[in-house]
Amino acid sequence: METMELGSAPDFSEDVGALKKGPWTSAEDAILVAYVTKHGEGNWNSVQKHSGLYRCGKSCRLRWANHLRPNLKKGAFTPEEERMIIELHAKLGNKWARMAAQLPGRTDNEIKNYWNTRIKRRMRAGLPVYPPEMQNPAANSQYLFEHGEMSMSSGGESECDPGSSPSTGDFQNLSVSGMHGGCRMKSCSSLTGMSDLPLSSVVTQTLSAGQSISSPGRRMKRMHRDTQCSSMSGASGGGGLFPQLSDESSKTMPYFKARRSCGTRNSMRLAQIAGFPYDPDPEGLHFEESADSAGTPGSAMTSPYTAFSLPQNHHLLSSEADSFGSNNSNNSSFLQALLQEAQNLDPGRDQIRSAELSDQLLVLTSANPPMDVSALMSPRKSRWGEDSDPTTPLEGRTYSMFSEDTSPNCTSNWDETSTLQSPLTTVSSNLQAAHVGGLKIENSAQHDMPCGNYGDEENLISSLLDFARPDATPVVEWYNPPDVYTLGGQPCHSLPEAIEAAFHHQDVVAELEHLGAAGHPVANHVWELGSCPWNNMPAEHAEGSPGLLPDDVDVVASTVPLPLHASFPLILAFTFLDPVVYGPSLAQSAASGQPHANEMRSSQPAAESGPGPGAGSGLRAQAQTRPEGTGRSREPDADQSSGVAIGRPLSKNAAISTLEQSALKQVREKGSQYPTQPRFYLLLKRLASGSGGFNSPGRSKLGELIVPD
DNA sequence: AAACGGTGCAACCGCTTCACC
DNA sequence: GGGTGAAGCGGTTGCACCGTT
Repeated sequence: METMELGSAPDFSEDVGALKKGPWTSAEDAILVAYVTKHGEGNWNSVQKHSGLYRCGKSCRLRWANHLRPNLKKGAFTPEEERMIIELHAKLGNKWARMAAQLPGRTDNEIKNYWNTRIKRRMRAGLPVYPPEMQNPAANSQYLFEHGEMSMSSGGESECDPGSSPSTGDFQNLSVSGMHGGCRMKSCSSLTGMSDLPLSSVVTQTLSAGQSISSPGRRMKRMHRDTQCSSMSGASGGGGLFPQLSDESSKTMPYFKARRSCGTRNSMRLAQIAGFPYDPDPEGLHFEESADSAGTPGSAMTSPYTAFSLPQNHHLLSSEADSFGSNNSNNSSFLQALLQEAQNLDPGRDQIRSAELSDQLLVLTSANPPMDVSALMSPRKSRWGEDSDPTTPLEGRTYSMFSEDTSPNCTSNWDETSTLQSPLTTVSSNLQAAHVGGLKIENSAQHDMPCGNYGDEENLISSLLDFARPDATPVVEWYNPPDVYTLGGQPCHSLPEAIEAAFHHQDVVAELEHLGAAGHPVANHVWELGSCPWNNMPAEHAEGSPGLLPDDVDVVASTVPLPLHASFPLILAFTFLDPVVYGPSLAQSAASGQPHANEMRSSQPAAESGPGPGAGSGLRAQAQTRPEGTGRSREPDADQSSGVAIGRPLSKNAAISTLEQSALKQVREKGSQYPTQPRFYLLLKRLASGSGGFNSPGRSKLGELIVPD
């Protein structure tokens, strides 16, 4: 028997019949070494059979590969090795095995551990990973976004300069203003470090890796101080990703927590995307309270979303709500930017990448709402009455968007500044002073009329998101506003006026009177603030395409809660399609017997969306050709953590399909030719109380991206 | 000295990929 | 082409060690 040849096997009598786990003993090592020496590597499952080791083949392989095989280097990494690791990581991302292949004697596990400890520690501490001469703030940002914690080897061809330096912080330092909702990151990002980034990198990085902040429990605790420190202090060391934002915005951003029970990982991620410092302290999570207080029992547990709770005792100023909205808008922009990149992929070249993007988008979608939406539905007398904004049309009547989080953490940072300066204002003022991404952000107050010089539709969205200054909302220069907006039949001469009027509208006020009262579910209302021709729309937009969507205009439908005056979440729908594209499209399609969007995802023929480069057409094909079960990206199950069945967010493909279908329907039914009259819609959507709220499938504020299973 | 928390490392786990039938 | 098992990969966890309070 081979066991005899190799010496006495360790005593595993208590584990007879079971494979041993845990640390290897020297005796086991000796057996394994002897076995491999005699039989060579491979066929690991036979090791146990022939050597008497009570270890699974997998374990044997790992032990051999990581510790026993010859020529293994032990001990600390040399500076040269460290440099190589950094460079390789910049180039390859978290491809530890590939990195190990270029570092003789080092194992993937070793490199991975090294990266996850030393490098990240340096990053969290704001210390440069690269030597000073290699540092470059812009490159740092890009580096971090592309590879900071993630494997982001888009097609294995990272353009990232290995010499670029992630000098400071993880993206825990991100202080994203979120004022670029609904736009592609490249051109309208308000963030220096994010302009011209491959969004997939951002999203991938943000969604899928990041051990340092993704592990619950002890690892969370481990990160706690670092995270708070780096986040709240902005760019520690003076070189944050977004130095023009980080200091102030980090102070003023709401400090919110992620619910542990549902999508904590994504919560954390998105919290950081949104620039909100994440409090990983599991003990401080109070979502359930918020759910209860929201008057929507179970909603917290049933939401497929990640729920973010905001401190209840935050002063409920419109500006705070603005930051809320901006937060979401940011997420939205991620979503759309992701769409954009996905669409830009060469269908024949990177199918899997596209599919991964799809998956990531789904993650993003499922976790998109940045707030505890159940709390949104809860009427709660806020402290607004005490600090009421004199301009608030609702005279202090408001409905808390914040849940019951009374954590000191939550209040302190906020209270220090919120009553003095709104987060958004702060961010805005920072932005106004900065040239960001090649776009000079002007002080919106300088715009007397809602017409600015913002260049394109993306910036329109971005600029529209200055919720703090609805009176100074600029739009793109080619946007030809209508003479008169209408709101509930009442004429308004400007969009801001229309918005404002919404809050004075008798129906709105009347409903507010009843909002939140138990047993008073209120139907959603959509006030259409008019539509207008885009007479001056650039030709490339006006001409349309056979594929329904111009190829440079992807699905431009921004879902932005626009909580002006903290009374309503508004949904800003910006679309080049006809009205209902973003509106109750799914509900209508469901009612009309059209294919369920989820069905469309798998069954819609490509021809349906036209032969042109319409948004998503190629993408859908890509996703459909992706072999099932391949690729590491797994479709996230938003309900997994909550364990409650609820509507699933549509995939990107399905969302696009839905939009395209809707557009197609419009074209067919109305005979109109897209996009001769693209429109800008501001949808004011009332939050219904009770079960009909945003958590409800089909009525979510992602709304139309959520359908029942 | 004890408690606590951070760190580094080894090992495990779940999943994908590959090869073979 | 589909099924199956082995190997590989990357993320996560467990735990001992160490420094600090």
